[in-house]
Amino acid sequence: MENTASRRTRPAKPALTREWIVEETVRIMREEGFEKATMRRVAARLDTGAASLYVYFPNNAELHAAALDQMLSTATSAETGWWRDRLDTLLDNYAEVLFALPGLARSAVVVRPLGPNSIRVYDQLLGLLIEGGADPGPAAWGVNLLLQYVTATAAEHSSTAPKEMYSDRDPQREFAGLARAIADADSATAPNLARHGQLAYTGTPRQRMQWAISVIVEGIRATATPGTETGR
Amino acid sequence: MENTASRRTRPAKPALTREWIVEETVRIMREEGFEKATMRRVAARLDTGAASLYVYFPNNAELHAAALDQMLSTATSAETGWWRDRLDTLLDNYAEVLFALPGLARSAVVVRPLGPNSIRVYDQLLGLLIEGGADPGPAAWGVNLLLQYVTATAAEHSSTAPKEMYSDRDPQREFAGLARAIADADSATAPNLARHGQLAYTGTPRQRMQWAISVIVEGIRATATPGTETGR
DNA sequence: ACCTGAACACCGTTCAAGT
DNA sequence: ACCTGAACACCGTTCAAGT
Repeated sequence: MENTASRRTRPAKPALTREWIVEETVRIMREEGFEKATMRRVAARLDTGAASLYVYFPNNAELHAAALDQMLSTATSAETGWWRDRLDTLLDNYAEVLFALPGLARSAVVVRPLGPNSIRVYDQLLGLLIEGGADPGPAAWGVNLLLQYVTATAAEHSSTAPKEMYSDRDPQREFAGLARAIADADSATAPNLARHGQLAYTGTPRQRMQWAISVIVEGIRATATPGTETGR
Repeated sequence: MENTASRRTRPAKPALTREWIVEETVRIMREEGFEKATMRRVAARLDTGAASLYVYFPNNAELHAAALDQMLSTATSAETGWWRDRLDTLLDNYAEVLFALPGLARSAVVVRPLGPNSIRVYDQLLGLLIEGGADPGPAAWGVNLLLQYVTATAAEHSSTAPKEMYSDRDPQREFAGLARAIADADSATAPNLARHGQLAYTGTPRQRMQWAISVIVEGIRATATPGTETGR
């Protein structure tokens, strides 16, 4: 009774659905960049007004989160292998999605995706940390810490050209501001930076990311959480 | 010759300076919230048009970063005491500024402040990590990791009411979405979350932050960087 | 060099009115 | 319940013209 669309032939305007809106949003982000995936433009591509989208999403941040969840369908770890290698693969896949659209990462720092693909990533990451010997408490907290690191690192790149990939960025450009600031800081006001500051911008972005993931993973395995009581 | 302002009495419109613009921006952020510190409104409060600000700042992100640097004048560690306590104090002071204005934290995830107060924080943090036994390489990379964690955590709160403080937020509300997602995830699709997911939202925000800082600090002290060669 | 008004090209969100 | 056009209340940034 309610769904008579199948009886009609080629309806000029198919009804909106959550999935349809998300798909179109992902398409715009991939084709035109994150910045173009505004409420107005997504609605326009669906042949409607922006107000219609508010039936399905309370605000644009939630729409972005849903689009990210959709894109995370490619983020999976291998089924076999050492837990640490699988963890690296999983985070690498997660990072790949976000580094391709740094503006989306910026949005995800504030509103985390909670759809099926995100939940699968959280679940796998939690399982891998436990498999690696972490207690469930630190592992559960650690999932947030690891994903927050990857998300924030991807977001840092959102002011640069959208096509640039993290593996081949120019460190000279990336740290230009910091290098100048360190050079300006004399050894009286910033003695430690004067002595060791140049070490901050050694290595490739990939090396720094892998180091940071090691730092966090090792820290998770070594640091107990305050207890098992729930907050409040 | 050029500066004749001192000869005049009470000029109706004092000349713009970088410092004057930053001060007014900080004032607006504190009085009206981060969201109100737009180029147009800052300019209006300085009795000019938004275009005038572009003589001093290339875009609004740089103005925000300059305002944050100004606010970080209160972020210092004690002069004496155990290195770890001083590190906690320093990061706590840093966090206090950002949690008071989560929108500013959100902006800082992308454009890091590089003024004198920020440089002083970087320098002190670097010194404390080295004092704590970290090698200079990991310490230099670790400074970024620690500050990124605090910044991103503060930014996460930018969608909630601006007056709320991190120490007394309601965990029920904070994790409402995640809790629902975990509850929805059956043990077939998300076995690890089904078993341990509830541990993700234990503890207070402060406990989680202190745990995370311990994780990162211990990880920094235990994890060597790939080498001392500079990137390319 | 610095400053300005006006213009350009947009935003997110709400709401009354429709179906 | 869902959809819509129009309105509300703004944005960041650029630019030609001034001083």
